[in-house]
Amino acid sequence: MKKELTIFKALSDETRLRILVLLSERELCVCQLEAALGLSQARVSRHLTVLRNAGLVHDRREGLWIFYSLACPENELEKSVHRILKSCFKKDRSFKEDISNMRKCLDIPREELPRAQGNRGGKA
Amino acid sequence: MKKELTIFKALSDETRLRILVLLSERELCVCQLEAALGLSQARVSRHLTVLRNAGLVHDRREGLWIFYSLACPENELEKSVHRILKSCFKKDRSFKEDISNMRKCLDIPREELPRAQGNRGGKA
DNA sequence: TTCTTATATTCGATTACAGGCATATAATAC
DNA sequence: GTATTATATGCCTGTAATCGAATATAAGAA
Repeated sequence: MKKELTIFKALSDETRLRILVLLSERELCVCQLEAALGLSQARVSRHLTVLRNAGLVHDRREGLWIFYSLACPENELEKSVHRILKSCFKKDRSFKEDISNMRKCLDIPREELPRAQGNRGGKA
Repeated sequence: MKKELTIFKALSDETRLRILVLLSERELCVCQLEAALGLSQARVSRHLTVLRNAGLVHDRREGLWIFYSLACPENELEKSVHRILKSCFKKDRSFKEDISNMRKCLDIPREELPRAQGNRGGKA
């Protein structure tokens, strides 16, 4: 049960849900997540670590960048999580905004991506 | 999204998962949960409050007793939670133990149910 | 009314988690 | 080697969650 508990703990944070919804759209590197969410690099990175430790995301290095994507679901719980991300969350207003933001950021060359340093993106 | 987050937070605690698994078997009152899990009354009650606030359980008074049961799932997320409780967790060793304990407790008249007062049942 | 039983809640202490800031690591270019 | 860029991590603080113990509430019996 330890594993399932770790997954629920990973899901019980707003920032991490936002990250997961973006990743359920497509693979993204840390700096793209930063820009799309308007959050600091350290904050995004730490949350990604939590998600990776829970087995929810997978990472792959490509030069300087590390791309994160949703991990392939390996059991019922993980399949449910994917379903939930697609069905519930994509309809949600604030998540939709994140997604459209992400799309905009993808049109910007990575060197020009805006970087957050403060608490610009919310408290969670 | 607030609601979904509340649900995940409610699920991110071992004691509450144990309670949910028992309730997914059948309706139970607080003292039966206490006995089956070997936890203090205050602890069980508090966790039930969290689950009720998340909309995951429903309660009904019958004289002195208050019976808790799983709430009817009203959306995709809640349906997923039910599925997860049935599919993943019922197979889990520790949950099975809780269930068999619960069955034993049901054979005992309520007045004779053992009561926990310490930390007998684990840390969470 | 008082007494008992079942459940809920308050209090105070401890622990866990998220955040910012600074720094460390890792890959690449020079 | 140094410099630069992307990402990860250590340290600290503040906030939130959990716990046990004690107390409060609510229903029923006498």
